[in-house]
Amino acid sequence: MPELPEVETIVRDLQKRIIGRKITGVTVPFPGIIANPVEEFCKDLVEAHFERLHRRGKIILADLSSGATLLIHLGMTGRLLLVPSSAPFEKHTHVLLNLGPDEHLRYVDVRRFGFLLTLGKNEVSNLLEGKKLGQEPFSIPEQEFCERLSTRKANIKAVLLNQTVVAGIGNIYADEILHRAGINPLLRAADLRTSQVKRLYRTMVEVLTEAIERKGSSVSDYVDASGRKGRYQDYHRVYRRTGQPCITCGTHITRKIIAGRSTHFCRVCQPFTKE
DNA sequence: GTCGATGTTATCAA
DNA sequence: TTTGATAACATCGA
Repeated sequence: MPELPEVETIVRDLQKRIIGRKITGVTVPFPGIIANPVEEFCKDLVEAHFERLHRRGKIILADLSSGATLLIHLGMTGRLLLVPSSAPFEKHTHVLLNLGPDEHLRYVDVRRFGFLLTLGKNEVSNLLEGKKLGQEPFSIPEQEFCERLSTRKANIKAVLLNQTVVAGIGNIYADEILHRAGINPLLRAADLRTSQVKRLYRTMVEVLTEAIERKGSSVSDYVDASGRKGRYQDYHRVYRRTGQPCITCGTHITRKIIAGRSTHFCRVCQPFTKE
């Protein structure tokens, strides 16, 4: 489940290792994972150098010397791995980029919810605008965050998962952020008091920052580009801790489907009442 | 054989 | 037009 901290970890790891390097060949064992015509995709990539690597929400963006940008979304189970060419060929490997004779950048994705795509410069901003992707949690001003929540009548859990409100939060971090803020996931966003929204803003930044420091959460099969697991799962206070005692008050953690997703929270620390 | 895991989007309804 | 609720997608492991 790559969310913002996992994607950020992958980008930072790869920045050190692929900037300036040339893509000498492209193989696409499963073309269905490529969102533009495969011929175009390969043409944009072959012989191009990686010039810049960055992230927008959960999307990885690689600017290439060909003028194109390679855009990668990992979906639920996508993994981007930088491995020796001789590394065993994993099942569900859908794309291979040769970086010279010795190394591969491989895209592996069991459930195939992810995708890869090459776009021109303008097309990238068009796509992000078209998706109406929200601001980054680290750059949205507090006041704007408050304003965006104030018009939302959906429950706060759904609003945090909504990528058009703020980009990058998924199921794990939505639960962790709400617990730390002491806010019940079922409360409507617009009903939250200003003090609650401010606390939510602060804990959002705190939780995501700490998760990045711990290199993300490895709850299913997440690993970074070097195959290393994250450690933030060891610091989860609610996510997948159903029935276990709340770190704060000892009450057992409740699990309930909210916004169509497994939601974990403490009934006592996150009461269903406004302050 | 069934269910649960989740990011995104299509679809429908208001 | 916008928003919200829900199902569907895909595959594996329990």
